Amino acid sequence: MDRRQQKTRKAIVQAFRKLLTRKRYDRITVQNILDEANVGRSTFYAHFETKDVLLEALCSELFYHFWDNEQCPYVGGMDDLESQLCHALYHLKEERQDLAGILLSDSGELFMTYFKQHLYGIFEQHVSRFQTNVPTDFLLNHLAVSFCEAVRWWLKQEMHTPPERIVQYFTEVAIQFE
Amino acid sequence: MDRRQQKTRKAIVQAFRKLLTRKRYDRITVQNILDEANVGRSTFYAHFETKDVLLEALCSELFYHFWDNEQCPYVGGMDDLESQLCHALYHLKEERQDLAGILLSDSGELFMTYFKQHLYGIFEQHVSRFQTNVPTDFLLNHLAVSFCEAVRWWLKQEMHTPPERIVQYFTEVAIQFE
DNA sequence: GTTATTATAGAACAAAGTGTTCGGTTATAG
DNA sequence: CTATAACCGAACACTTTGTTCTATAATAAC
Repeated sequence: MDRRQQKTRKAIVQAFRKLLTRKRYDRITVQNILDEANVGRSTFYAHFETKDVLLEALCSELFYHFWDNEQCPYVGGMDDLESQLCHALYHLKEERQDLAGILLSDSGELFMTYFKQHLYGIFEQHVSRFQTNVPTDFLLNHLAVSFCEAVRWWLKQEMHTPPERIVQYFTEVAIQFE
Repeated sequence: MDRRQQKTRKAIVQAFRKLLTRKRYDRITVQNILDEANVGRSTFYAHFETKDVLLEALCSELFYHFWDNEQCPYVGGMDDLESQLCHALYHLKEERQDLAGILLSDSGELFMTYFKQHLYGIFEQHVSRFQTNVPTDFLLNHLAVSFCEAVRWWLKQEMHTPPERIVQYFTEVAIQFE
């Protein structure tokens, strides 16, 4: 509502993101954030009850746009699951800023956990097309983690490899598709 | 050498392990450890320069015994890689104490990272038997993470499933073996 | 434009944690 | 038995946290 609120909140989150790329989460102090965001102490606590709450907020913000229900364009030679995954990778690539830096930072694991949860949901919707004898939750967890790691690998390569090939690597290695 | 040293060190590590099962790493204070271990402040710092160093020490301790070069008994119907993995699971199960609690705790990710590194090395020794077109480091990372997650799943089930079947799940899902 | 509202800055604060130092005590090795 | 070395615990300076307060300034509503 109030423009000041938006501005402050944005400054805090932005500062936090910046700090995360070069410092471990539990080493970042509120004071660091205040300095970087150029914001008063009481102001920070008016917005975020604690540092953990700020982290939570950032996580939602980071992954909110990825899995919106928008129609996802089909990619040549891929089924709808593969297209969806590929689509997510394009999203990731478009996200300029420092997302990659955060995901690869010492605190990256923190965010990967969130990412994993999203992926679990995605694969759950397509679980019927996998042919296997292992328990379902075992399978879903495996798929989510494997794709997550594929993304991490991709980010480490600075996203040189095209998204389509990453998806291809993933499908080749992660599971025998039906 | 001195029995007192051993006793103190053991008390600290033990207290730390106990705390880890019910509290996140970065929320555990040195004071907590002192109280739990019933050890003086200066004594703690005489043993461990910092809390992070203690963590490091615990990690080595936890995984040191897993991958010793001892001859690893073959399990019926398994090749040597599978036997080795199976062997590790038996080790894990024998480890009474609170290892499972730690690996599943809020700080578990911290230890899983170590575990992953060990596994990477294991699979590296057997990389030749995998038939795939993906980059080698991609493949190895995938295998390490996948097995790591299989273990996590297993621990969550309180290790009801026999180790042999976990390895079987893993091989079924993780990669097409040659 | 004027006014009432609301966000912010920043100082001050208590509480808790960190890592160090030091003198006194007690267990251990030889 | 004695010298050594580990331990205890108090005290310390320092950092961080989260709260409270007052003064100031931006905003919204009229």
